[in-house]
Amino acid sequence: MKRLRNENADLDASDLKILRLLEKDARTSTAELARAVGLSAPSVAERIRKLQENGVIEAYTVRINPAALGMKLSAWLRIRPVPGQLAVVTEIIRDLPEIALCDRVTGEDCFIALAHVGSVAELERVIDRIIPYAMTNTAIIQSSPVEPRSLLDGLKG
Amino acid sequence: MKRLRNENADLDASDLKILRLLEKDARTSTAELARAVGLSAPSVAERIRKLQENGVIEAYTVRINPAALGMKLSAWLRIRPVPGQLAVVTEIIRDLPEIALCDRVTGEDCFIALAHVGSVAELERVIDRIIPYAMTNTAIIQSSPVEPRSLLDGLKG
DNA sequence: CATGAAAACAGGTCTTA
DNA sequence: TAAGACCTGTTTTCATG
Repeated sequence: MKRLRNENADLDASDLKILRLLEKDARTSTAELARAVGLSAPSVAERIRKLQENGVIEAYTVRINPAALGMKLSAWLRIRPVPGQLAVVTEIIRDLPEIALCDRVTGEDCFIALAHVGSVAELERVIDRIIPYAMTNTAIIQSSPVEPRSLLDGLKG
Repeated sequence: MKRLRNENADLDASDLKILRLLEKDARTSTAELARAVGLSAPSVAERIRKLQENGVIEAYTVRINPAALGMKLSAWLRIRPVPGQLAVVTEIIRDLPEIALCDRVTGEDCFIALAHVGSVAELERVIDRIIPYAMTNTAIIQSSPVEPRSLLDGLKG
């Protein structure tokens, strides 16, 4: 049987199937997962426990529609702190709840951040907090040709 | 009572609490949610059903650690198709399972995409698929000053 | 496999439009 | 009076030792 082996994880076809099912609906019961993969419920529970322990499964979360919460505008910000202000910018970003995600990256831009806001005015307030200490470049999201997609899609089995 | 009102949703404090708890652990049982918010289990189940129906809750998913699956390298790609090749580039991106996420954006770059790969060689293969039809700019993720954060953090109540 | 917990379902009450 | 939110039982299903 095909196995995916790393220092942390050692996944077989059943593990992958469980992960795929949980990705589609994290609230699927152990019993139902068991039926789908053809194992006993305790066996599936044990596999899930191990996937968590190994750090393969980091968390179970709910995907919330930003627009339904009034966040009708989303934007990617590229942020390039002026010399000496990197720590300050990091702190400001951490303090802005509108920033849903921020990665430190290589290249001329130091950070890439995702902001969800209710209006252009709100977006301006976010940028105004950062701009004293960094150059920013804002790209408003128009659509998503690729909806958040599974890491598992690239794996066979 | 404070309410968050939109065309789709009309959330009260209990709904927000339920969403926050599900965000922390989407597998929390209805019974436990009920205890936490001080309602009966059927009542909480009904609220959750409505949140799904209203599109506030889009999905329950599991967060998988890319590194645990051998994807040790993640990168942001900015992609700017050469004139006339936008449709082709869109198709290529859709066909690349390494691309976990891709947004169409305003500005000089047309797309922003997130890729998870196992190695630099694999990253090169991804870029090589795109580069005949677009200018790309690749920024490798070094760290994440802001871990994926709740949309609800900005809301009071 | 057995037991305690939880989910699903079915009325029933109270409030509000 | 009708709709909606919530509650209390009961039955079935599930989690887990």
